[in-house]
Amino acid sequence: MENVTIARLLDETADLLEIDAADPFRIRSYRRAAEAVEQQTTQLATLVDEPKQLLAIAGIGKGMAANIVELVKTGSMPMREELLLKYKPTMLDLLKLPSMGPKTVALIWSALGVADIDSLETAAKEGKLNDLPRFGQKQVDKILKGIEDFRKNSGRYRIDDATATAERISALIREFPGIESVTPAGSLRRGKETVGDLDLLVTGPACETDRVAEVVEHVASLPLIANLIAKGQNKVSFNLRNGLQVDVRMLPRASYGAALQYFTGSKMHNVALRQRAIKMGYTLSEYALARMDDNSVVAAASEAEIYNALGLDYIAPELRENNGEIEAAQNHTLPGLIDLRDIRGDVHAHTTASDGKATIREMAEAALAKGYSFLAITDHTKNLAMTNGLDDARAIEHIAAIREVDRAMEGRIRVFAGMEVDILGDGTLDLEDSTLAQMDVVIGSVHTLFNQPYEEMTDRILRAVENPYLRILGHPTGRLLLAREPFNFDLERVLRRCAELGVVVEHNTGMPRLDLSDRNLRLAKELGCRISINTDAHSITDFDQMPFGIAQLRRAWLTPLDVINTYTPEEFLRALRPRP
DNA sequence: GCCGTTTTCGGCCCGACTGTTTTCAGTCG
Repeated sequence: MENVTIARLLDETADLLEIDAADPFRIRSYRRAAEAVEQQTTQLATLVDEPKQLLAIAGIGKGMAANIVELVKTGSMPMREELLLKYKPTMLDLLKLPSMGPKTVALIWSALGVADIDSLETAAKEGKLNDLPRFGQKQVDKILKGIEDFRKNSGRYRIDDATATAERISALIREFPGIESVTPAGSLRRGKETVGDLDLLVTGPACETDRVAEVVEHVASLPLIANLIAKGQNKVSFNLRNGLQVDVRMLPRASYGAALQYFTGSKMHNVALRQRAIKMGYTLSEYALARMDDNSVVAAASEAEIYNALGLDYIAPELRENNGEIEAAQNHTLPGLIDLRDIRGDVHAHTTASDGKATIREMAEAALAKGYSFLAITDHTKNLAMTNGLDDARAIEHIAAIREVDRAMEGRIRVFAGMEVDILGDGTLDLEDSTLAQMDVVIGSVHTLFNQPYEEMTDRILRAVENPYLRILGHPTGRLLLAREPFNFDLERVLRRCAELGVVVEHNTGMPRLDLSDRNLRLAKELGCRISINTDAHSITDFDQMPFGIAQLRRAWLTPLDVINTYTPEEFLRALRPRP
């Protein structure tokens, strides 16, 4: 059983306990445990015979460790089974509807026997809900609308789409006079791969208490609003046409730092921070860090002031997951995180020789314009016929052409010659060794034969890694490949072997999906892998995808030293596995 | 159910918004 599954089952148990009106603190420990399990890089299923290691995880005690062992061994646990007999698994879906919380789910179940979305819809349309306490027509309409939205779109939104949307909305909000800045908070600011909603914080003279009402009106009447959810004194919530929920909050400058801290989250990080505040005699809210005894403000205007007042170094948003960052901030051991400015090269790029849209020279100029010191051209090879992949003869000509451009750039940027070689079904590469020997960068990627069994896929990738000419393992989880599920193989074993052999592991930020999750990146670092971040550029604008991948590197606590794109061109070449 | 610089019991984060119960419970982040 995978960690994500264990986490989901624990979280669902927490939902069931809430419906059962159990002790809220007990419920919270199930949620905490679920979060903790999800963040682990080792698979807990391998630890069931060593419960001590489970107990070492913060938030997991004796009882929870026993629960996890039970889940891994039997697929469930006694309490969960009891709750599922008492209630219905479909009730968990109901919790996903807006304004449907555990109390309401329990109420409609006991009063009407409603346990799933379809019967809830029927009951609502037949007017049965209106007789229930705390139910009026507005509540019923809200639920019906919620069911409609739930069926239309449920899920999360990609970080690049959400960023673009946030920028569009911010521009509209800034049109109002007296607005200084609009900042995205929430999981977007934390750099998560996907976001569930958008949090925008607005400040400026117009957001002071006496004027804020006008700003609220301005935001609530933005033309792109599809559905207004709520409008308060300093908050507006709405849905866009694509279903994305946007929460906009207007805040006076004096408390902007506290608000930014608060709404950036994560929830678990904030809870831990507030516990710390209380121990120090403070109370932390979205308005300020204040003394508990006389309510006097200790810090509020900037995040750094708040963290410092709590005896902590400033914690970058990407680290705020209550995953050891608070302890590290206290001990001054936070890592010097990698930053977009550290990146000096991109070593996975395509040209018109295969399926790219620009020439070698155009790509080189674009990389130079990004401020890079090096670029590697890595077109597809012959096995990918649909991309016009190169065979050995064309590859050798292409290498010569790349060398020519490298000379023409006269040292302003180094252009390395490479190829994104296809890993075949038997684990061999689809170009001759003598051709591969002429390249600086050989990326090996799996593009075909998705349906191989787990063991065969693992063996296939391991065999490719053994090839002494392969220097970078390309998008190792295969998540790039459109509309396909990620490969199913033993990632940990592959990463271990890459570390042993000095094969660089790629974090490919080409969309539609980022390649390695922050958890897998953390695992790669723990196992001693060198990492390369690349946009897999097929056009000169694709280099712009770099920031979204950087966010994942930061979430994995990576420093410039961990990532070979931060090196000088010479250091970069030396960092690669030596050629035979 | 977890946890310990007020330790093995008694705590456990904070506030806004909504709808409808004329005083607040439930939901949400």
